[in-house]
Amino acid sequence: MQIENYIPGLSVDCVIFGFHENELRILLLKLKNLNKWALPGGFIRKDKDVDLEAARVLKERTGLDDIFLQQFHLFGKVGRNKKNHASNLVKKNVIEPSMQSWFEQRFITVGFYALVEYSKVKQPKPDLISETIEWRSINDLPDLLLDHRDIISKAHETLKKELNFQPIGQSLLADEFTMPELQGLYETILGKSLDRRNFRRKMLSYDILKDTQKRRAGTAHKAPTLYTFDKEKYAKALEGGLQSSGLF
Amino acid sequence: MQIENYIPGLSVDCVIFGFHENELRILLLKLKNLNKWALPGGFIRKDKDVDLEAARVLKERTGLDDIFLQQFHLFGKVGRNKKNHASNLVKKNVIEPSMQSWFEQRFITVGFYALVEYSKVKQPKPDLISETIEWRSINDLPDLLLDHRDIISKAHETLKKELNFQPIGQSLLADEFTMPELQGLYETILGKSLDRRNFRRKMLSYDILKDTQKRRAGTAHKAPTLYTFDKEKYAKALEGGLQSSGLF
DNA sequence: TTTCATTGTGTCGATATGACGCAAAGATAA
DNA sequence: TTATCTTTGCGTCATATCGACACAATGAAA
Repeated sequence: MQIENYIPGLSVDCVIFGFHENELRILLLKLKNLNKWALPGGFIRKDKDVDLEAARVLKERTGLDDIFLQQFHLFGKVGRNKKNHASNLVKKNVIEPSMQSWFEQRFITVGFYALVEYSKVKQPKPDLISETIEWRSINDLPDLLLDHRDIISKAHETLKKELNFQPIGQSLLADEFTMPELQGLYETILGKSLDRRNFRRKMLSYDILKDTQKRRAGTAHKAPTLYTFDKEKYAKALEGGLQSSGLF
Repeated sequence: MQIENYIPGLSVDCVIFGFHENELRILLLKLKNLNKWALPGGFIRKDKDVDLEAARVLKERTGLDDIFLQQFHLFGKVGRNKKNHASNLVKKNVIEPSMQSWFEQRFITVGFYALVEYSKVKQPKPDLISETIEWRSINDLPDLLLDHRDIISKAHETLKKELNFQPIGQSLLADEFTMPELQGLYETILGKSLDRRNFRRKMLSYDILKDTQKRRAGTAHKAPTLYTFDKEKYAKALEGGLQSSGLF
């Protein structure tokens, strides 16, 4: 990395959400020689758009292109990277001594959240400063670097709010999915259980699902119908938000 | 301004909304010797939080403290300040020649939107590079600097989306207001007319308004009741969003 | 005193919501 | 092969809410 090609003091961090076994999971890097985890992040080249640099980070870690990715907050407090943070990284051999001053400066970071289909991420790749990268449940997060826990909280909060405005189902589920799977996703994100029959009725009323006429075999009990999203209708419905009618 | 005290390449821009005569208005600066307008903005001191620097900009232009102010987007495209932008400002005597290189560098800006009570802004103060600062209707914007029109659009879009999650009524209206005034605000933000009686019913159902037992005198026709917001109940209701019930 | 636009309140049919019941499906156990 | 048992798909019904109105009261202006 040629640090002179990067904007000093500004970074991006990606909260990459996946959905598996009825849990929201996040891709986290385990730092070298350190019992700390961190969000996948990166710096911004002087000649690249910030949004594209975030997409690059996502691509480098997951191998995935064309993924739902959106900035949600800028974290700009003075004290967010602490005084001894950089020297500690050097001491533990996480970064080169020559990079200490780079990591010591005040850093402002732009938080992005991404929604990926869990099974599509085959072998996530750790970066230079990490030894592994793993899916971790949002309900059981390890010890995190700096304010990364706050960043995740804010991302999660944003996800809840945007549930009716972003193609969250399409992004997090496989192409074909069952109604119970979709419901599980909603229940997980909202953190509450929903009535099975009312959920189905409401979802179908949006007219954004296509019945594939197929059923998922192999599961115990009755085989559920497989649906796909009607992408055009889905996109159109999201423009105004998925809510029920309502006065506003 | 001591430029060495500021973070290079990063700025804040504030979209300051007011509501007057059933129109959304924005405080805009008219640049010196130039037929261009710009959003009030500023740079970020190296030892200050970004959010506080935005609050400082707001305070400097409007004199107001404790105002609803929230970041909504980071504008980080490479080309957002064009090549000849800075030299043009020098040529027109808007900025000092010594500042040309500062304005020439790539700039990334954080957009904030503020909601202020129109009548509380007594004499907005222009900054060093502007000759006047005025309220301009969002429906009739003048020629704007760089991508400031895009920034305003994004702010407006955000405002619509957040209508049920932020104390928009409380922030934009005077302390005491009438039901028709509140409805006018909603209609203006949403860009559609609402049934008078249904609007009242829905608003009252939220149980966030307090009847002051007073009426606005002097208006032609029947004197409307004056309400205030019950701030505690309002805040509580906003936590979950103001929507009707709904499944999610 | 009359006029008239505006406010406050109520009505009513249509629709959506929330809480259920019940039969069909399909793997597993008997 | 048959019975069991959980899950899915579809439907019912009382209640709440929505959307579109009607009508009386108010208060300044004519």
